[in-house]
Amino acid sequence: MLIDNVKTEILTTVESACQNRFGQKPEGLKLGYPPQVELGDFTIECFPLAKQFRQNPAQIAQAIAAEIEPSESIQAVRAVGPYLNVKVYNRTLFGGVCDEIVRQGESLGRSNMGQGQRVMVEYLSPNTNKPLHLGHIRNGVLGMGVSKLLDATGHTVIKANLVNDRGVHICKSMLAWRKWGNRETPETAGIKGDHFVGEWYVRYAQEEEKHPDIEQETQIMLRKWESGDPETRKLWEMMNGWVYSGFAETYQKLGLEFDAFYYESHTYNLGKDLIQTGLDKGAFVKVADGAVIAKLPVDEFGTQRDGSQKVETLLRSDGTSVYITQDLGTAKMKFDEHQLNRSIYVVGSEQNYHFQCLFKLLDMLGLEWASGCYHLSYGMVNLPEGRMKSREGTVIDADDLIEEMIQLAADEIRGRDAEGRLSDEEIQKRAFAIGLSAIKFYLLRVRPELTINFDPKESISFDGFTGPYCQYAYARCASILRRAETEDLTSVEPDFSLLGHEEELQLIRALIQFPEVVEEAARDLSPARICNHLFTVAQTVNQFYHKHPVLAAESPPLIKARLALINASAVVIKKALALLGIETLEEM
RNA sequence: GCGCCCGUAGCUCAGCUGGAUAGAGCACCUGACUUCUAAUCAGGUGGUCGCAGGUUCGAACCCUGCCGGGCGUGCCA
Repeated sequence: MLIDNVKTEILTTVESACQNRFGQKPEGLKLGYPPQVELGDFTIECFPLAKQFRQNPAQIAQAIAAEIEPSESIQAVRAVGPYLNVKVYNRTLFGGVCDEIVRQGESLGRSNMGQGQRVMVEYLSPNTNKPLHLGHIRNGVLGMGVSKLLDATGHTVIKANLVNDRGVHICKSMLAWRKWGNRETPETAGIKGDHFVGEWYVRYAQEEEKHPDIEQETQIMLRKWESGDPETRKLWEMMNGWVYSGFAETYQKLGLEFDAFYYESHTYNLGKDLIQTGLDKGAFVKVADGAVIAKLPVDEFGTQRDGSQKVETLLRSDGTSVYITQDLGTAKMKFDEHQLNRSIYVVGSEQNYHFQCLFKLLDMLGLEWASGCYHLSYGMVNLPEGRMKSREGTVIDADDLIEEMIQLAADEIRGRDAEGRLSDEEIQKRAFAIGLSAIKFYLLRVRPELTINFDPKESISFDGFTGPYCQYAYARCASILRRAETEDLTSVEPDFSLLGHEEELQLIRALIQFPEVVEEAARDLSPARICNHLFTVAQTVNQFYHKHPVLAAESPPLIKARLALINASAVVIKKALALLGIETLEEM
C-alpha cells in the first residue's frame, strides 16, 4: 500500500470519527510525526479543533480515539494529551514504503509542484580577468543545488551564466600581456588559461604601482574595444578564450552545468529603451545635468544621511549606461526569450541593495513579471583570519582548494588501504568523489544567508555532519546489498511485520519524510534542508547498522525485510546526495 | 543617519513556518573492532534561545523597542 494512501486513510478516518462524534467535518487537520517513534508513526494535533468543537483539545482527542476501530493498515489510534497518535501496522509501514522507494529509484522525490513553471537560475557569473575562488564555489554549488531542487519538483529550469567579459578590468590583463607577455600562451607557459590571464592581471596591478600613468593606456584600450578596433577585439577574444577553457575545466570538476551563457559584451547596451519608457511614463526623471535618475520610495529604502529621499542613477549625465541599466535590459531579455515565470539571481549578499533597486525599478516600469524576480542572496565566505582580500593575497583559489581536498582524501584512502589492494586509478576516483563531497557539503549545509567561516582544517574533517560521512553510510548499505547477492534468498519472502525496533522505526520515518523535505527545500531554495535530512538518514542508518545485523538476522524473512530497508535507505541517500551534486561510491 | 541580514551549548549550526521535555555535529572525558567496512557506534559533561516588553490556551519562532555583529547606502561592478 502506498504511504500516501495510508496518510489519506488516516485523515479520512479521523474526519469521519469527528462527523460521528461532533456532527461536523474537522477543519485544518494536519498530519505530522510524534517526537518519539514509540508514540506512533503519525500524529494529528487537536488544537485547531478546540475552537470548532468548543472543547479542550485533550477531550477531543479522547473522543476521536474512542470512535476509531483498527483497520487493515491502521493498528491503533491513541490519544495522548491533545495529540492523536496513530500506529500503522509494521507490515504496511515498512513493506509499503520500502517497495515504493525502491520502485521509484532515481525519480524518488519527484513532484509536480512546479508543473508548468519556467524558472531561470542565473549563477556564478564570473569576471574573465582572474580565476575562480572559494566564493565562486559557494555560488556555484548553491546555484546548481537550487536548480536540481527546482528540476526535481517539476519546474522547467534554465541555468544561466552571465559572464562579465568586458570593461576596464579585462583591459588591464590584456594590456599587461601585450606589453610584457612576449606572445606567451597558456600552452607554452604550461598554466591553466584562467590562471594565466589572472597572472597578467596581477602583473598589471604591480606595474601600476610603479607607473600610475599606464591607467591612461587602459582607458585608450577600453575605448578601442568599444569602437570595435579589430586588433583589440582579436586580443580580447584570444585571452577570453583562454579563460573560458580554464573555467570549463573547473565547472566540470565541480559539476556545474549551464543551459545559457550571456555575455556582458552583448548585453551592456541593453536597457536604454526601458529608461526611455520610464521617462515617458514619468516613473524616472531627467535631472539638470542630463543624468536620468529614479527616486526610491522611502518606506522601502529609507533615507539618505541628510534625511532626503534616496535616488538611483540610471544613465550618466553623458548619456552612457551604468551597471543597473544593462541589468534592467537583461532582466527583460530573459523573460522575453524564455517565457519565464520566475527569474532567480544567485548573487552574494553584498549586492542586496543593488537587487532591491533593480526589482523596484522593474516594478516602477509597470512590468508585470517584475514580481517573478528574486535575489537568492548568500553570505560571504570568510577565512579564520577574516575576509578574503585579493590585494592581500588571501583569496583561496578554487582549483587549488579542489586539488588540496582531493590530495587529503587520497592520503586518507591510502592510509586505510594498508595492503595496497587499490589501483592508483581507483584511489584517484575515490579521492575525487570524497574531496569534492567534503567541499560541497561544507558550503551547502548551512542556510544561504549565513556567513561561512571557512576553516580549512575543519573542512577536511570527515567526521560528523559532512559529505563523506553520508557517502560512507551509503557505501555500507551497498556493501551489505552486494554480499546479499551472493546468498540464495530468492525464494524467501520478506516479513515486514518482524521489523519494529526503535532504530528501524526511526529509519523508516526518515525515509518517509524525504519527499516532503525535497518540496520544502525547493520551496525555500535551500539545499541546506537536504543536507540536514540526509545527515539524519545517514546517522540513523549507522545506528541501525550497529545494533541490528542484516545478513545474520534470526530468520530469512527477517533478513529479506532488513535488506529491503537497507535498499530503500541506499536509494534515499543516493538521491539526496545527487540533489547536492555529490557522487556516491559503492566502496570507500 | 538609513536599509537589509545575522544573534540558540565553549565553537559551527538544526529547529518541520506558533505546539509534546529546545536538538545535532565539533571539542572534551569514558567505553565498543575474532561479528554485514571503526571514515562507525554507545554513554557523559555542556542552555536565562542577545536583552526588555507585547500578542496567544501555548513563543526560539509573530509584533515593538533596545544591544551586539555583518553587508550596503545616486553618475563602480
